[in-house]
Amino acid sequence: MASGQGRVLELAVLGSLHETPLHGYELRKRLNALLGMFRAFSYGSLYPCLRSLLAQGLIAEEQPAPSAIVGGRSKIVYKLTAEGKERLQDLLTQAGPAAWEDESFGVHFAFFRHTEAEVRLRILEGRRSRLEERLDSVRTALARTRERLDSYTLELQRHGLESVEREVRWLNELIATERRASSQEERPERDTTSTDE
Amino acid sequence: MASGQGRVLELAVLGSLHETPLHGYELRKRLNALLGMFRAFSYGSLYPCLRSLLAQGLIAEEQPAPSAIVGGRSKIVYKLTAEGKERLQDLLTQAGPAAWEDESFGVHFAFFRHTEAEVRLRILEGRRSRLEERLDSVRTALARTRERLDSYTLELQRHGLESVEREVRWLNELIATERRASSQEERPERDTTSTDE
DNA sequence: GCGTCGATGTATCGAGCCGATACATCCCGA
DNA sequence: TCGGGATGTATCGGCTCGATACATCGACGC
Repeated sequence: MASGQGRVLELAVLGSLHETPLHGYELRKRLNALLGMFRAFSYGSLYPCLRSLLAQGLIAEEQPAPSAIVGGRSKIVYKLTAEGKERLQDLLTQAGPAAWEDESFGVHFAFFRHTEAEVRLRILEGRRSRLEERLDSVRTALARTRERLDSYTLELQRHGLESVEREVRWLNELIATERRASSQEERPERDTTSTDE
Repeated sequence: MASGQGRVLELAVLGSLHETPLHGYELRKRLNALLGMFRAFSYGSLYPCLRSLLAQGLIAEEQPAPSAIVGGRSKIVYKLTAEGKERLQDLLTQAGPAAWEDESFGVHFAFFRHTEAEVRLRILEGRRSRLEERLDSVRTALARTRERLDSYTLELQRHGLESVEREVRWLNELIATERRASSQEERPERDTTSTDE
């Protein structure tokens, strides 16, 4: 149990290491640059995670090229193993309801390029329904509350609802784009001028 | 140490109990209605917190009116003690940098009505500078990254930056309103037509 | 040469918090 | 009368965080 939520860090590390081998310090910088807007990555969780991944054989230490040893400060560079790549694929494609959560969604989204359209749609829609549930539950709870709320609380509610609603709208656009892209892919009527990527 | 961040729950409970005595189950519902847009409150933290507050003498069990005992399901209603009210005031007025954090800010804001204008401004401005730091750090980290980012990552960045920028703008409005209100309070030139609250 | 300051780098600890879960009671409708 | 859903209290395992310790490197002034 408890295996669903907490594994996000693992996914984030595996995904980052997929591009290029990294050591802890720089890995943290990468993660904070990539996802710092949504959450902060700390050593207190990063290093234990690296150790665990190493023990599982999903990552491995990379010895530096012998010629470059001379001046280097001692650092431990990790790279993804073949098992690690498999695991990354599994984590990405088997993304369950845990992936719609606040802390997880951003990480999954950041590695969408490694996934299939079907998986992307599932995550996007799951995230959306999660947010809509939240919206509903807060709204009905608020409606039931007869007590008068002070202006600060009201403003907080207003702002919170607006933020979540905006997020839902963003998801709607992404879902629409995703659908358009995949239907076009099915029936590629050489419309050309598209696919500038 | 560790006394700054984690105490938010304590503040949330104390603040909720200030209005009216409550038992655990309903307390949780209140908190989720009030702040569910920003975070979720779970029993796993709520009950230990209640026990801790009880041990500190900040809350006390309230015995039901003897006439009402008959049909009631067993429940433990907590009320704020005098010490609890003091503590609540302290937590609110002595709000340090921990209060600008994501998880804490909403809770503090929800109880702004119990604070002085000076404290409110301090928290609002602190929160703003925290977000601006984050903006800076992510932006410079991104600028340094020479690698080409895929379109999903770019979209995530764009969305994240926009959200935080919007939050900063919201804070700016609140700060301006707060300043206007307090300067008007200092020099109350019977402009009237204001203070419709 | 020498001190020192900030960035780089690895690592751990205490403590808070969460999701899941177990139990038990009450109420209502089929 | 039987079951399901809301009400209610409580705990456990495990994840995560901020703070911190410790060490080295490069660059700067002097």
